[in-house]
Amino acid sequence: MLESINLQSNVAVFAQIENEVRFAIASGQLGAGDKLPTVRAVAEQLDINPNTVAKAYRDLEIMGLVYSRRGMGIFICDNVEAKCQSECYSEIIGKIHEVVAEAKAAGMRDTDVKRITKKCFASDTTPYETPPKAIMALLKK
Amino acid sequence: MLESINLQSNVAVFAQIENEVRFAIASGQLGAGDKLPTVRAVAEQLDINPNTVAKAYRDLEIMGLVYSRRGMGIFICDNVEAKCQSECYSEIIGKIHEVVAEAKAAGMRDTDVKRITKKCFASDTTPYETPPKAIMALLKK
Amino acid sequence: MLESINLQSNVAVFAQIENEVRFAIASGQLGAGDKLPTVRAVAEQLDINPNTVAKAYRDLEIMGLVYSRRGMGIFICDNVEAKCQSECYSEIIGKIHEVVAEAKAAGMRDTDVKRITKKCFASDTTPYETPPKAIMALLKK
Amino acid sequence: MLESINLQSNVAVFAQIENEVRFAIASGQLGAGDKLPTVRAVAEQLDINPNTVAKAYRDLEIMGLVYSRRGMGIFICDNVEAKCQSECYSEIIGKIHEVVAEAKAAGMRDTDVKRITKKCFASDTTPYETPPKAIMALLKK
DNA sequence: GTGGTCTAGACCACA
DNA sequence: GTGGTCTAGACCACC
Repeated sequence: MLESINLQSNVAVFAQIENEVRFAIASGQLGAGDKLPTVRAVAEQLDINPNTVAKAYRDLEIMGLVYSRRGMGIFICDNVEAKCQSECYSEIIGKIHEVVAEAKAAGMRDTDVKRITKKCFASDTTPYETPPKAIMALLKK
Repeated sequence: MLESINLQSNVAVFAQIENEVRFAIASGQLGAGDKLPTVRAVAEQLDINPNTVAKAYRDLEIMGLVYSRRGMGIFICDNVEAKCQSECYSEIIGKIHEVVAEAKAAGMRDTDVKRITKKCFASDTTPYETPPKAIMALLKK
Repeated sequence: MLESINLQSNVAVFAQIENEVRFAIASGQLGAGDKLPTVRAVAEQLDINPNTVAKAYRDLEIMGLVYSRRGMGIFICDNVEAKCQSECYSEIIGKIHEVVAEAKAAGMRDTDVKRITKKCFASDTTPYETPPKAIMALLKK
Repeated sequence: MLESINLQSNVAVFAQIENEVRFAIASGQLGAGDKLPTVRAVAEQLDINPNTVAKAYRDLEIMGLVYSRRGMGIFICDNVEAKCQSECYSEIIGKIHEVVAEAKAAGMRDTDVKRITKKCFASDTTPYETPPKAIMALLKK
């Protein structure tokens, strides 16, 4: 589930983890009662600081999406799919607004964006994937 | 030219300035040999520290988009429109990839994204407008 | 690694740091994933302001040679050795062109330049050593 | 004579002018009593501020290479060829030292530098000529 | 007046 | 403790 975390991305690692989980809930891959991988397991798998994972899980708990049972692990709450979906959606819509505005500013046309979007949907790109490296370098947060 | 800089945005001010210039070059508003507004002028107009502007201009120089002549000002390099366009475009395309991948991960459908994109293009949103930050709001409670 | 930085040089300190790193990558002393010394460590070692180091590191990031992970440090990007080598080389070649052209303009002969070059290679001069500034000296009288 | 001045170069314009004259004297293109082009003529030809030219000529006068006769113009002094040569030479030797040291730091070998130098001597590059633009951008003073 | 460089120090986000 | 960003202000080189 965490195969698309990118340590070189400008997006903070903890935020990437949070999003992964939220998107997984929104799309039904994770459902009520499902157990998240342990903090230690994730930290080892991604070779990151356990605190980073812990922070992500804590944030998710604050958002009311997961709950922890001491000694048992961390589990998805009931009835969060809808809430998570609407949150994710409004967030994504916000991002679309932003990128479309930039596209307009750079002189792109409606049809260009449509064409690209279509192609993206067909392909299997993952979020946080580094786009062509040269661009990543230029792209500052 | 700098009317869409947003001091409250999450995007760093210097990065906004860089993008403004790059998009202006990409869309033909700024051409080879054109002089950028002086560091001090921009700083006064936006009421920010001159160093912030200088940093943006310096980055643009490292990127090879502008060159500076001491005592004269800062000017757009020759033959950068195409380069800048392709850079801006690939950057935006990268972002589209990212957001579309997120949308897919969250279970959105092709048609949803298309519909939103269309609406965005019709409206007049500017980049850097803070997108809905439902989660941030939650976290701060 | 930073033993040849010269605070008295005409070359800006931050530029010297950038070059040190770039040459270190080009010559294989620094490889993909290696961690650069921290901003603060370098600043203390050289007794300069941390911002000066930060600027150098940031420039390197814009050039696509390093990436930063907040709280972790700054690391060499993958696959930059070749790029860096060719860049360093073409840069140096450019400088050689320049100095040879000047030598020709001043009436030097092929053999003169060869002889000097040979001697330089044998000696252990470091870059950024202030070259004889006969004219500067004259001007200040 | 001033066809190789490059306004985009990092080298200050006034310094380029000074060097042009000094190298021309060293190589015998300009001799005792020869008249320099007027400040206004140079300024118009290069599209630069007359003050810049005036500063270059003033510096040359301070160095004792030229003298001005009010209303007549500026002329090369007697017996400066040898002096100018030795100055130019030591300056160029300093630069060779610098670039060779950088070449060594970047892992170049003796033979590489020799080969390049030879090729440069054969070609007709002029000083201050912009090397490949991308490099120029990276190359900070 | 222009930009270039550096310092000192603040505050923030992240690990 | 790590880097990121911004401010304030200094001094210099050039035009």
